[in-house]
Amino acid sequence: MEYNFQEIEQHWQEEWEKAQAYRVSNQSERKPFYVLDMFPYPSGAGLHVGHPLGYIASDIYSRYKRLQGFNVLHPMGFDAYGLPAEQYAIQTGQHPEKTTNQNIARYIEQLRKIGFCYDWDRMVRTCDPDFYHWTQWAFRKMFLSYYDETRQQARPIEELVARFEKEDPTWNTLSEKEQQERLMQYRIAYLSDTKVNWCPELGTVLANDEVSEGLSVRGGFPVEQRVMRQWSLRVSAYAARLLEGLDKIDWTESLKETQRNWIGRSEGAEMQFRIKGQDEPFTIFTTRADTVFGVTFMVLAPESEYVARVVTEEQRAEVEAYLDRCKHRTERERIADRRVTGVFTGSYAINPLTQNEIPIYISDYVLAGYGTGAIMAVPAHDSRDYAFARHFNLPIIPLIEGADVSEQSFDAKEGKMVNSGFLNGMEVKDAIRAMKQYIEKEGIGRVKVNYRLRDAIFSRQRYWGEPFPVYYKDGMPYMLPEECLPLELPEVSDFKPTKDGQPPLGHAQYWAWNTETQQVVDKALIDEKTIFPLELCTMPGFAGSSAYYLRYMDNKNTDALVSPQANQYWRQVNLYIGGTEHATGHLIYSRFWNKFLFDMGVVCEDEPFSKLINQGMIQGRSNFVYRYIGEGSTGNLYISYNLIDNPEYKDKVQPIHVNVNIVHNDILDIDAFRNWMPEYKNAQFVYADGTTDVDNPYIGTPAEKQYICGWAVEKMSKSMFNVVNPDDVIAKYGADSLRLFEMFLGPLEMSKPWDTSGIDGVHRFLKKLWNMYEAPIDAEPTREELRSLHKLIKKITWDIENFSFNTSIPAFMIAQNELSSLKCNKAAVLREIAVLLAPYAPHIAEAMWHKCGGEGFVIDAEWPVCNEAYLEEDGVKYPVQFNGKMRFVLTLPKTMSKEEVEQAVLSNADTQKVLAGATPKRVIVVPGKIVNIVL
RNA sequence: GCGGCAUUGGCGGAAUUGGUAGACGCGCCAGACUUAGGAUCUGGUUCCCAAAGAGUGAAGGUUCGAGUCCUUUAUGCCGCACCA
Repeated sequence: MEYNFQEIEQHWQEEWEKAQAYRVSNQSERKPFYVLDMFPYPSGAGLHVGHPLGYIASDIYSRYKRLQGFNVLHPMGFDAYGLPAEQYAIQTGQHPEKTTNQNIARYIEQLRKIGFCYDWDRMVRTCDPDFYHWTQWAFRKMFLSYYDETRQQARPIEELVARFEKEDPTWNTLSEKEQQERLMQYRIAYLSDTKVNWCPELGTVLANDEVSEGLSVRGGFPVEQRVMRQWSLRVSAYAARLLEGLDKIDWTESLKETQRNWIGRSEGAEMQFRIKGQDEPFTIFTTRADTVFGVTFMVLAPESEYVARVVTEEQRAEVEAYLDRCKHRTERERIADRRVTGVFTGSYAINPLTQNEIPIYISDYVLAGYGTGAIMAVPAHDSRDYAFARHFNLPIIPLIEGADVSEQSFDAKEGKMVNSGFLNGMEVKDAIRAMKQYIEKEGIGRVKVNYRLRDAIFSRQRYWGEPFPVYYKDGMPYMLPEECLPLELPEVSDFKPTKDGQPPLGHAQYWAWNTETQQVVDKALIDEKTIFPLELCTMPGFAGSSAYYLRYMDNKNTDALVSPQANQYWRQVNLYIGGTEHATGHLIYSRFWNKFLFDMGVVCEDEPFSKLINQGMIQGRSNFVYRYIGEGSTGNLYISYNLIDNPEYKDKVQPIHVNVNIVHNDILDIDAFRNWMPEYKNAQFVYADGTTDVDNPYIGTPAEKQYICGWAVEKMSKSMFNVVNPDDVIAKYGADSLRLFEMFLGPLEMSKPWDTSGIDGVHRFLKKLWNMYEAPIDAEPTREELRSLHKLIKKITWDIENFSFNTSIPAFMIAQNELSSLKCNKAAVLREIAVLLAPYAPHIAEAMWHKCGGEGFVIDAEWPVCNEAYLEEDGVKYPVQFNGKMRFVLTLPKTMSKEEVEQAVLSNADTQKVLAGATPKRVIVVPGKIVNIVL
């Protein structure tokens, strides 16, 4: 019977659905295992073949774990808040909720077709009030908490208030507003004035990557730097724990390294420098305390609060002009333009070691947000300081023996100190240590660890996001009571910002909080006693994605984000699969969010994802036709790719993207091409064999006339006509072929182009396999059949455990080949192969399982165990490392058989000595000379 | 500049602990079947080929033995980047 994948796949998907085969319970005798995909943002374009790569991998692992007897949580949901839906809403007036729901419906349909074992009953959507209830709840808790540095954990803000009351006599004299302002400096979620890119025309804050050369990428409107009152999360408080936590989790080294870079720990010292003529010193941060003797000037960031103190009257005009220039430059421009700029403040600092007077400058190469926003400049040993010193003709004093600083600075931390007083003769590393001790002893500084990690700006001037559960009284924010959550997103008349520059929520009529009735009311009623304005910003994209994995554990719970029972059962995500692009975003925020909830006692694990795998990206593989543009060109002639370097066509052709869906194995479907677009209706060709239909045009093409297309690997995008929709692949080959082929493309973690030329191969394999299942019989399998099967069991088990899914497909092919040449039709063998195949190609496996008399669903079967006994005698080698004592060389003739060699080895005098009477477990002979003996 | 990853036939890629490099698929070649083929089946396919030999980006090293480990280097991809 023919392999009718359409019928098989539809049938079994319906059966699974009917039987709720993938429903997961929180009560089970089985051990829990949690496999998670990074949930998608449901874009209007739908899924392309790149999206399911990670999902297929996690599905394979989930099914495998389930076959091994685990209770596997494998959910899916949607990161439903986001910019594209909102932008679409502004353009079309359609409510983002409507388009988002449409997109989600489409995603679910596409995902279902691929046959994932998701428990759809646990689906979450970040835009559902039931879900963002807990996003708001967590934010509220962050507002009501502070980070206790000594205990290294978040604590309720009441504890801080109690401490202030006890230790600070002035606390009780402060007004409520003053107290609130003080507490704001400690809260985990806090409101502060932060510098942002503001685009007046669009009426919104833009992220750095949305701004180019001072203009908005979208629309090209001017962008200015503006300080705005914004919510932030104190992620930086967790920097040390976020860094240490990396050592406890099983992530790839490169991803951990990216996060370590991002957190950016650096050990150094803070030092005080006196300003000539002033009593108050100012503080700098340095990692090179050893170089104090070579400080020849100081530099402040333009935004530094020290600036106002040190500018002299004579320099004021010049400084202000410089600051004004800096203000109008975006972060991006400042980085792009590395020309040295700066201005002298007129003041001098005193070097605490040499007592020299050194000038204080302002320059934008010093960042206000790192360290103290001020540095001591050591031009001899820092390339940036060096460039500055050269530009302003400042002295350069070398401090390391033999360092040549006539052309460039010597930045390496090695060598012997010179010109450095008591440090002279020391190695740099020792000198750093010695100087740190010195400054602590003298009270001019202290050892300090700095982190580059910044707090996360948490406000967005958008509509389509979680509303803050916040109202404002006397200019200070207050949280809504816990029992009033969720605060639902209000309807608005317009999704654009208001005329006076407020976020879209400014359009909402019912957007004020009545503290008496604890209800949302008409904002016209706002008074100063009981009715207050609500926050107009919404939360950013990462808010909803930071704790969604916890919600899957208990998604129906209306009393808590997750019940302690559910959380203690599932504990954490055992395997998380997703793209590496979230390394410094979602994966930092999630870890932060989880650690906060851990401090609050809400979750029982400090790290959310114990193992993480990054699937590579699937790039597009574009195809080209080559239009002839040489002499006599009609613009209607296309040259086959293999001919374009011929002299007559060289440099006379123009590559044109052609829809990859009408190209098969780089051969153009001529008729489809002519029908693709009107301009190709009468296209003519020079075929691969050099023949042409120019003079003899006809409709339809003889088979031997092949037009070969060129190709290139590019990003998968509509404009390059290289987007491949999984639905099309499934229609043509089936979901099982798609799943197998995506895995077969190459290692999971690597990026690779989508190249359909191999899909026929895996589809053929499934067909052949299906035909093997024609007439299974209940008879005793032969030893050879069992050997083939157990080789496969061993291989597939190893592959899945090690996420080496790509190498499983060849193993299946080999087994199929071996068994079919053995004419194997034993139900017992075929049934086990169906189980092995079930993670990869669940539909066909299910059908085969039943054909061989399997009961229930194949997913409820037991994973087969390899019996090594079947593998012993067929010459399969298991290379075994031997320790130093066992290593020796025998020269043996090549013609000896395996048995003879073994005999020769065992009777050899050296062997006897080494063995000392023990019996070897295995003797491995590599033809030629080398012998390994395993004890 | 700093950090990470990669480099194996015409192509995608195997080689699991240092142990017979090139599995498997695509493509290509030959054959079978066929009125026809974007069908199916069989055999071949690293290079040079009569044989011998050479061979995992390059050069060294460790080892009885290296695609795998070490050093240097080249190229490509990715991340971070005026972070003191």
